[in-house]
Amino acid sequence: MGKPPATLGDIAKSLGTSIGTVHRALHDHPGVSPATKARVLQMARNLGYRPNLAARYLSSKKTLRISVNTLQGTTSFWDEVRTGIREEAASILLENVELEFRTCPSLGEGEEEALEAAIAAKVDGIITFPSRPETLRPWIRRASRSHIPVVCVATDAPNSGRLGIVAIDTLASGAIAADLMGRFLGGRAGSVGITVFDMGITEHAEKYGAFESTLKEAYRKSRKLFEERTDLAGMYVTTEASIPVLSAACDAKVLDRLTIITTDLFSDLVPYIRSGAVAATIYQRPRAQGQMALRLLHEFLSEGGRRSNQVSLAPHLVMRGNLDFFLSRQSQESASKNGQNGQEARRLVQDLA
Amino acid sequence: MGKPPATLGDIAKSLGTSIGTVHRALHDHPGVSPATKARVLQMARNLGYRPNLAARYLSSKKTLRISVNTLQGTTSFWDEVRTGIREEAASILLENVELEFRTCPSLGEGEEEALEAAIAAKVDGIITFPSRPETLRPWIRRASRSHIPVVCVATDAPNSGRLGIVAIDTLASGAIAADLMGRFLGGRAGSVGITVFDMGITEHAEKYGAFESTLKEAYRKSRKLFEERTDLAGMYVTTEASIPVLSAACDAKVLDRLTIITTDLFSDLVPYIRSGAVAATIYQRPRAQGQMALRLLHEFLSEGGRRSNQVSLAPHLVMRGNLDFFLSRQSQESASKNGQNGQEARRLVQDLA
DNA sequence: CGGAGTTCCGTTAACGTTTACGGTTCCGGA
DNA sequence: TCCGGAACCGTAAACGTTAACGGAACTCCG
Repeated sequence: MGKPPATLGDIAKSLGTSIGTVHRALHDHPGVSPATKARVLQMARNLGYRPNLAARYLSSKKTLRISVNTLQGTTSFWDEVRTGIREEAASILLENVELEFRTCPSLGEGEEEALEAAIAAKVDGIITFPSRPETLRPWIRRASRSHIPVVCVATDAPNSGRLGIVAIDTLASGAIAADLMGRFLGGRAGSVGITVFDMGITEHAEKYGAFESTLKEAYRKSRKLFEERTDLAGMYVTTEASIPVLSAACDAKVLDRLTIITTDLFSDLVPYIRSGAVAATIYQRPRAQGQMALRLLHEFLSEGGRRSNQVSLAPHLVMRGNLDFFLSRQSQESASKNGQNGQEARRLVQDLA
Repeated sequence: MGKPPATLGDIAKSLGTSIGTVHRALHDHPGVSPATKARVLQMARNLGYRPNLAARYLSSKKTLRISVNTLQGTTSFWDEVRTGIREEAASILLENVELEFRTCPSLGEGEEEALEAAIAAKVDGIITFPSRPETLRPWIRRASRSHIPVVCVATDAPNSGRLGIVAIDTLASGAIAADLMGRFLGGRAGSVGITVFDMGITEHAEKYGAFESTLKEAYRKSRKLFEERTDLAGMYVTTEASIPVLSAACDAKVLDRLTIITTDLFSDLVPYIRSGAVAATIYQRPRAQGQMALRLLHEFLSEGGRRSNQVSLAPHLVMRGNLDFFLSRQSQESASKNGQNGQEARRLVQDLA
């Protein structure tokens, strides 16, 4: 139990060979006969060898280059994701991660090129948002064939060979929205509208050439809905296209008799929540998603990889009362950038005041 | 920007002294004159010296011993906290943390002794649950005087000299409960009951000699409440004492006309949530609390300490629809214990299936 | 048969820090 | 004067891994 872990030297000694050979064998480096390689691998297994990461980093000083392929984004969602990734990278004790951001201007614009560039740059790992999994799949597959692990954020790319995925649990997310809507409406009769801005519509947006068109269309459609369906009692609006829907509801004078649940949290939505027009919003926790994604990738690249490759996060529920709590979390992202040196940091920071 | 970080050797060279002296100066070790010590400290600051943690760990192999002082707990809350701590400890790249669990059988039983034992054992840090902050405060103060940082979980111990605190944001937690209650009740009139099982009552329980008494009392009181206040429409029950309240509501035949919000998530509560008797429960995320606590402490002990010492977590909302999601998370704690060795782990685990 | 090229393997110097040990210098007391 | 002991400082060996170099054995071809 408490015996010191096996080292390369231990393996070498018990095999009557040298450290160099053991090292080459364990790393598939040339210059080792198949016979010795097998013996080394077997012995490593027997002794339960696990590499000492501190020694490895100290010796090679090789940094892990990780490409972060995300969207510019009209909202702060992706900014938050990137912040989470940066935070997590900074909090890694061995300061051996180097982030390369390849940010696409908008949905579906240059994503494949960005992935290709990351592969060409021979990064050690990729975190990406597969907005259209079908088109990105071959690239992800190419990456993992080049032994570059890929972690998807927010959306999955199934059957792509990706290493892992970090996302809000869609079932839990939808279920909580449904439960809330049911409880909010109480026993009152009425129908509930659900907007779906899925990938199909996204490609639609591409045809229109701009995201603006989608928003206008969202306004138009929901305005029409509000006027036709007078029995509408609730509305569940997904994605950031909630603003045009809200505007439409306002213009149609139905805002106060509708129970509205949205997703995400961005500045344009804040006044609606504060006024109570939006009953609740389902927060996708971009920061946490970014953190977990980097963590997953880094642990894998460091031979840690014991954790599940599918991370499902629970969404947060934001309402009027806890709105400020979440807003203050968002704004404190660029804080704590003062370069404390070791001496200061070591001192106990106490709350004697 | 990209220049290599300063080392002890750099400081020594630019000062015309030796590595040993620099090291002693930076660590307050004896055998260095005040003059040289000042010069070293100044130069370290100038060069922006930050210790290389990999080299440090490799050289000294000293592990950080951390004492986890929590409760046995009738519910799984503290088990979850401990699991979170263990998980986080295992995921630290430099495997230099050693956990010592000092678990008290029940509330307020041997907590001071446990803290004293931890201090006497000269651990490097302590994670504790200050059930009664007033009585524990002097011990926490003694710990930090002995340069042992203390992190509180779930409850704060103000003015105790503790290093930090990890907890659910109480304001956000209460606010979401209030908001939900308001929305759930809709326009219907009626009063809302709130149970408070705070420390005062806890000490009461001590007088009674057993926790059982508190539960019985909770039943009695709420039963009485239900019979007297016929206008009661909602109920917000905190802590794990929600079960007797629910039983009372059931026996008083008011369960179906009450909107009940509870806190925490434990097995006895599950059927009530599933049946809809409990509209929602506010989940305190014990696992996350444990993780953050260990993280805070470890970062501090590793001269990282850049993060805020006050970690406020947002609670999760559990309702019928997402109940299974949370239950499955709880049960998967003891998973992934298979001892993968480095060779296997390095291989890409792909989802080609 | 000798040299060139290969394949396999041992040796060794780093990496930055900790720690134990040895060596100065200086001062007080015998 | 000489010795003992502080007080201060330099030196060097670890820690486990990586990476570069060198050497032995063996093959191949002129």
